[in-house]
Amino acid sequence: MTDQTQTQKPLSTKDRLIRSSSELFRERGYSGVGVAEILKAANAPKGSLYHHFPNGKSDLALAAAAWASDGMLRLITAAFEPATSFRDGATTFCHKLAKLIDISDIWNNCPVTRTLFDGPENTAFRTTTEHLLEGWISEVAMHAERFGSNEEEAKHLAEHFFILLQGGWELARLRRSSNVFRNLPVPG
Amino acid sequence: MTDQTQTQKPLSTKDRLIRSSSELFRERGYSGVGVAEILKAANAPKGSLYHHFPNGKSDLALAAAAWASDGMLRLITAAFEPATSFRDGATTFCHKLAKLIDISDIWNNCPVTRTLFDGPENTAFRTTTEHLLEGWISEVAMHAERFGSNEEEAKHLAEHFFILLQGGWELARLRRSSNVFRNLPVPG
Amino acid sequence: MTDQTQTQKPLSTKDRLIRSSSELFRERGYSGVGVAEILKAANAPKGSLYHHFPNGKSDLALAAAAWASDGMLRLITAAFEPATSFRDGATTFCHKLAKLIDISDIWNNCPVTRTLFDGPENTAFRTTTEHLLEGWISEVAMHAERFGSNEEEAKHLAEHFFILLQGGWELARLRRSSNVFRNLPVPG
Amino acid sequence: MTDQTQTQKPLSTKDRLIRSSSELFRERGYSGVGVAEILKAANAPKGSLYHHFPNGKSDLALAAAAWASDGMLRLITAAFEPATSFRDGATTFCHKLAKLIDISDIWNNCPVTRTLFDGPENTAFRTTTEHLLEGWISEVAMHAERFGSNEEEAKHLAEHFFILLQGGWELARLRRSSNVFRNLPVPG
DNA sequence: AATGAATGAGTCTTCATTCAT
DNA sequence: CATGAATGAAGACTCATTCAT
Repeated sequence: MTDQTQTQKPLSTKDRLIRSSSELFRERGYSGVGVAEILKAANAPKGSLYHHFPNGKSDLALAAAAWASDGMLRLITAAFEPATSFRDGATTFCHKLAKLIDISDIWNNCPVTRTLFDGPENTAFRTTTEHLLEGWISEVAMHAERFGSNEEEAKHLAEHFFILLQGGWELARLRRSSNVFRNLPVPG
Repeated sequence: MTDQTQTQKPLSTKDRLIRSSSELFRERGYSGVGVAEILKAANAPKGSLYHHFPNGKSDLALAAAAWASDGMLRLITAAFEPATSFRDGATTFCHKLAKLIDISDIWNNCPVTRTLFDGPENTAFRTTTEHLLEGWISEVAMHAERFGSNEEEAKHLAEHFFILLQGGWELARLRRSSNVFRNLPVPG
Repeated sequence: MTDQTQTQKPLSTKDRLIRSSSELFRERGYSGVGVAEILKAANAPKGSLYHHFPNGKSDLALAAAAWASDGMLRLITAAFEPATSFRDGATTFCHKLAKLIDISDIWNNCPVTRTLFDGPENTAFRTTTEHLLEGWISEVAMHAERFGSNEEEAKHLAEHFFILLQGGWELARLRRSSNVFRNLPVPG
Repeated sequence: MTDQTQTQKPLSTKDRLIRSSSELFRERGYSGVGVAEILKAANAPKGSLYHHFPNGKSDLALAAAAWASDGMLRLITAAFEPATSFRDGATTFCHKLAKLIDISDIWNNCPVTRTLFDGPENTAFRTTTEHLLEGWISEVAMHAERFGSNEEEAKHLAEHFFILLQGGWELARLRRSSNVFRNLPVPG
C-alpha cells in the first residue's frame, strides 16, 4: 500500500540503515542505541554509515525520525481521509495505532520524540523535531478544517489530539496495553 | 512545609546526590547524564556514590525519581486540596506547574518518565516506574472521588488528566512554552 | 620560466593532486593530512588517486616531495647562478626564501622533511628523502666549487648551509618570523 | 646523577606514561604514535591515561615534551657549566649528544619539535613549544654571558647554536650518523 | 564514610584502500 | 579514466564500576 512496506527488491544500504535505526531508536531512544548495534541490525559494514551520513549517528537519527514521521503521516491520512467526522477520523486513527502496537512493540513509542528529544541538543535536532511534529499537527488541523472547523478551532482540535496521542503513548507504555488508545478521550 | 524546601542545615552527601542527579536526569534523561557529572554537581567524592548506592547509577536514578515524584505528589495535593471542584483543582495544578516551568526549565519534563523510561529495561525500573506513576493517578483519583465521582469515573478522570499532563509536557517542550499547560483542556 | 608557475592551461588531475598534496603535506606533515582532504583540495574524484598513484597516499607523497624539491632547486639556482660569491648567493637565497615565506606560510617548512620524515619508515621513503636532500646539498656544493672552493671545502660549505637552512626553518616556525632567514649566519 | 635516570623504586603509572610516550613521540612524531601503543609501552590500562591526563593524548604530549626538555636542559648544563669557553661548552655538548645518539636512536630527534610541531595547532601547543625551546635558548645565552658576551652577543650566539642543533638533527637523521654533531661548525 | 587511582569494555568516528560500474 | 559505494581496521576517547587505602 505504501512504498515503505510494499518494496520487494532488496533495500539499499542507506535504506536499511534508516529503517533498522528507526526501529531501534524508537524502542530505546537515541542514547540507548549504539552505532554497532545499528550496523549489525542493518547488516552494514562499519564505515558505510559515514559514507551515507557524514555526521554519523546524529545524521542518521534525523533521517530515521523523518522516515518514521512519514509513516505516521500516512497513518493520519489513512484514518482521516475516509472519515465522516473529525471524531470518527480520530477514533479510527487510535484503533489503527492500537493494532500496530499489538503487532509490533516498536509502535508503542513516538518515533520522533523518542529519537530526537533524547539526542544532542543542537539546532538541527530542534529544527527537525519542530518541522516533523508541527507537520503532524497541521495535517490533523487540515482534516479538522475539512470537517467544518474554522482555522482557530482546527488548530486547537489538532493540538488537543496531539497532546492525547503523546500522553497516550506514555500511559500505554506504563500499562503495557494498547487499549489505552482504544479508550482515548478523543475530541471532536 | 516540606523537607524538600524548608531544610536549612547542609544536606548530607546522599541527599545532595539525589537532588543533583534528579535535576540532571530530568533535564537530559538517564543515558544523557554521566556519573562524573552527577558527582561534580553534588560536590561528592568519587567513590562515595557506591557507598550510598551499591548498585551505582541505576540505584541512584531510582531514588532520584522517587524523590522527584514526591515533589509532584505535593504539587497535586497543593492544587486539589483547597479546590472547589475537580476542574478547579486540575486547572490550579496546571497553572502552578506552568509557573514552575517558567522558574526552572527542569520542570518542563516528567521527572519519572525522563529518568526511568530512558534507563535500563529491568524489573526494578519497571516496578518503580509503575509504583510512582500509578501513585500519581490514584492520588488524583482520590481527589476526584472527594469531589463526587464514583470509583470508575474517578479512575477515568485521573487517567485522562495523566494523559494530558504527559502529552502537555511533550508539546510544551516542542513549543518551548509553559502556556501549553495554561491552556490544557482539563477534564472535569 | 618554469612549468611550475607559467602553465596557463588547466592542470591534469594528476598534477592537481601533486600540487595540492604538496602544499598540504608541507603545512601539516604526512600523517597530518588525510586522503579525503587532498582529494577535496585537488577537486579530484574519489577513486582517481589510485589510478594515478597505485600505492595511494604514500606514492603521492613521494611525488609531491619530488615536485616541491624541484622548486627548491630552482630557488637555489636563481640565487647562486647570478651571484658574485658563495656568501652572496647564500644571502640572496635566504632573502628570496624569506620573501616566499611572507607570501605564503607553506614555505615556512621544509617540503621534503615535513612530507617524508613524518611518513612510513620504508625503503622508498628513505631512498627518496636521501636522493632529494642530497641533491640540494650537491647543487649548492657545485656552486661553491664554481666560486673557487675545492671539492672538500665545497662539500663542507654546502652541508653547513643545509644545516642552517633546516635549523632556520625550525626557529622561523618557533618565532613565526621570516626574519630568521634574513639574519641567518651564512658561511662563505 | 639526575632524578630522571637514577630512580630505583618502580615508577608511578603517570611517570611511566610520560617516559614511554616521550620516547615514542620523539621517534615518530605526535601523529605517528597511537594511544594504544603508548599504553602498551607504559604497561598502563586504557582508562588510566585519562585519569592522569584529562585531555588525553594532547595533554600527555605536552607533559612528555616538558619532561624531555628538562633532560636537554640538564645536558646543556652538564656541558657548559664546567667549560672554559663558549666554544668549549658547545663542542662538549655536541659530543655528549652524539654519544647519546649512538646509545639510543631516540636522541636523534628534537624531542620538543618532533612531539609538538607535529601535534594539533592550538594555543596550548604553541605556548608550550615556545616556553620550552626559548628556555633552551636563554639557558645557552646565560652561559654565553658567563663567558663574557654582552646580552646582544649572547642572544645571537645562543640562537645560532640553536639553529645548528636543530639543523644538525635533520642532517644526522638524513645521514644516519651521529658524526654530524661531532663536526658541527659551532660558533664562539 | 571517604578518597582517588585503576580498569577495560564500550563509545563514536576517521582512515586509507578496494570494488563494481 | 572517472565515479561513488563499500569496507573494516584503527583512531581517540568515555563510561560505570572496583579497588586499596
